[in-house]
Amino acid sequence: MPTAGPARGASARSKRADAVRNQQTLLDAAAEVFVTSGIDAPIRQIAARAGVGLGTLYRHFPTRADLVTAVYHHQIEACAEAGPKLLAEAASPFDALRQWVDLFADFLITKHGLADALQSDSERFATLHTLFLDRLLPVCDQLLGAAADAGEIRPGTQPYELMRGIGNLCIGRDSDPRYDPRRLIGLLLQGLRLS
Amino acid sequence: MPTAGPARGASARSKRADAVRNQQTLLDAAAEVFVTSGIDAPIRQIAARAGVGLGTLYRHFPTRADLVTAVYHHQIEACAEAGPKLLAEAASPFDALRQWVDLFADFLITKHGLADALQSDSERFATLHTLFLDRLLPVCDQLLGAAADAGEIRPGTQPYELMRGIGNLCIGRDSDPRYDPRRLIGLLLQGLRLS
Amino acid sequence: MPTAGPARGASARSKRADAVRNQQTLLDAAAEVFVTSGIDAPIRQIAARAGVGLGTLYRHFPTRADLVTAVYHHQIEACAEAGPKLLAEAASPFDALRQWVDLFADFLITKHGLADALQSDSERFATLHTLFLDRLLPVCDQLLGAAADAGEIRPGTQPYELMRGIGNLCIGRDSDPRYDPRRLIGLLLQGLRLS
Amino acid sequence: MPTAGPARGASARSKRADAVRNQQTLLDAAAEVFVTSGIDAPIRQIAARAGVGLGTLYRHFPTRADLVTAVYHHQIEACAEAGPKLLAEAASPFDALRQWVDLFADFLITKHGLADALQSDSERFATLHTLFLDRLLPVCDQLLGAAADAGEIRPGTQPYELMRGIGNLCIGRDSDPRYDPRRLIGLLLQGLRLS
DNA sequence: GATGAATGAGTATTCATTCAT
DNA sequence: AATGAATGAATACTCATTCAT
Repeated sequence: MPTAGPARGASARSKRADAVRNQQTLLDAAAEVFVTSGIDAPIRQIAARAGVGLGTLYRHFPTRADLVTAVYHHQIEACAEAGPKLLAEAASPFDALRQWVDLFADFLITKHGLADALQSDSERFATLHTLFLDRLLPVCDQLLGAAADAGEIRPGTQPYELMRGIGNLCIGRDSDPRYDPRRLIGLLLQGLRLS
Repeated sequence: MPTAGPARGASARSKRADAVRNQQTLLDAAAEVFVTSGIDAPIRQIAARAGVGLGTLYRHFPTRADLVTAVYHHQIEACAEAGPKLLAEAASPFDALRQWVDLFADFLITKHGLADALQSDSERFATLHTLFLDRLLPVCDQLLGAAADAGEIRPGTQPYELMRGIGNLCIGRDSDPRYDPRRLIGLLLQGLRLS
Repeated sequence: MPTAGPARGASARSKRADAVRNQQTLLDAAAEVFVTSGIDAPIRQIAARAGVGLGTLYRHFPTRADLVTAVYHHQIEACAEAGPKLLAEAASPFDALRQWVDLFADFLITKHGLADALQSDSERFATLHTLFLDRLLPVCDQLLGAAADAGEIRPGTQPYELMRGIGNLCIGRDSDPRYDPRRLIGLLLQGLRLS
Repeated sequence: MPTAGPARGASARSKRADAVRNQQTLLDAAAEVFVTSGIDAPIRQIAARAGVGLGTLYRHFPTRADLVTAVYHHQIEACAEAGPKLLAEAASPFDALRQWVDLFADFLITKHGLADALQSDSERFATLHTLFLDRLLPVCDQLLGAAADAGEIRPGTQPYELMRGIGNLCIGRDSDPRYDPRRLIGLLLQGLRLS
């Protein structure tokens, strides 16, 4: 029956459209609230910011992890995709690494509270951890390997450790103006260089 | 009559002895619980771990800040006193700096959860922050200055930033065996060197 | 189509209906508990009496003052409105005053515990105080003024003092059968008469 | 009387003296604290004010009622004894009544919080109630009777009711400068007069 | 006797989660 | 599907009372 009647189609689509719009509204609201009140903000606050009922939020994101993960999914993706591209375009593998680290740090610094969540070993953020590692670890590994192969950095640095370290350095960056994680990350990379 | 003093003293202090013992028990329990459940662990949990009533804990440490501060007071002191001594004894100022940083990091790593608390900008840990900075910042500053004066490291590194960075690197060190903050701290110091 | 309105209205309000019912249940329960256990009764007790969760009570009345005020709002209003009406209808201004005072006292006596709350200088009942004075003081003032103008009572009695006095006389009226505030209030008014 | 041994007597007396002194210190402290923080003030606060251990307070006054009663015992006594004296000395029975009521009110007003305690039907103040009524009710009754017999006031007023009323009027007298219980008490007595 | 440390019951409040409408 | 009212577990904190020293 290919005659899915326009009426029925439109109606089905319109509902879908609403749901999609709600989902996006929720993601935006969550992103904002995560920045303002941290990744542990009351669920109710996020729903309120989205102008949506509590139940609606739960329907779309049954657990907080689902919401957090969804909020940062796109940006993790973008960061992952930037790796190979930088490697292809940059002046040297180390330069690519440096630029990618900048990108990664910017992401964490911009989304305040994200670094904190990454560090947290709470069960609640397990899926976020997984997402981060699954997508970004191979990219970081590739960049480190290329720089090491080129003799620009000492070999043996583990991508997990480096990413964790950068993530940690980004924690709480706005609590004191004297603290600039970027400067320290620069020192870290400098310490990696061969000579 | 050299024995009159001690005997009388001991007897006069007999009641105090219990209280002191309790206080120490509480400090130990708190230190353990802070590791296990973070620095925000329920007060009740700490009291339970100490095998002590809730009121007893409140009597000794009216606010959580009092407890946290007391827990780490001795070790901060020891760390502060180690600075000048290392500077006097070590082979070079940079070597003294390195050893002191090791000491500092060991402290933070051993007292898991402490690094987290230091990062927290919660009003609740203000006194802990103050204690840390008041005692350790001048020490770190002195070590950095000496190493810079000796031409071993590039000048201009701020002690606050360095300490914060080291502190951050120590966060959550036991969530994953792949992560060793000491290695990263080594890189950071390496990046500080002049050539 | 006269039936469309009501039906739709009822349906739209269906959810509200529950909440409203709960709110009323809570007000009734609070009124009873205030009588039984005083205006400082545990919140939990009120919720239990209403057969409602703790959170529900907090949702409807975030602070105790909100609850107390809500409990007595209607009756204060009624009392305020009775003043001018009595002045218009009674045989004389003093007679109107007497009847209004009866009304006022009845209110306080019926809602046992209310008089106590009025007396309390706790910050918590500030809004209740305000409500009382804002609404009833002008009324009492008008009645006193009219009676004085008519030469029935000595001039100069302040409405605040009179209301406070009546309120105080109504405190604890049921602790002993020998005590009847109405008799004393009668004496007070008698003492006010000119001759 | 061979056993009056000075040594034993002195020692026995000295201990007694200490206890008595403590008891008085506690009574004074309690009186002050009752004024400051009400009759429900924390027991600990009273002990602290007396510069005495908590246990000592409990030894002397096992229940709060005991303490409260003891605190006001002397003054109740004085008030009771003043009745007959005034009746003998005053110009008329009504004048004696008036003066005694003044005395009674002064007592309640001075010991802020006492009026509140008298009103409270809490089990805790039962003994205080008893003390008050046992001693003062007959006195008030005698004064009322004399004034009635002299034809100065209408007969039939019950002393319990009058005392309760005066007590109630004295409640919370310092919460607002517009409220002066003495004025209202004056009206009450005026209302009692025959012509 | 005196002391005050220890105890724990009682109360307020927040917030994740469920579920009737 | 959406809503948000209702729920109650979790937690902090106070203070009367007991009891070891």
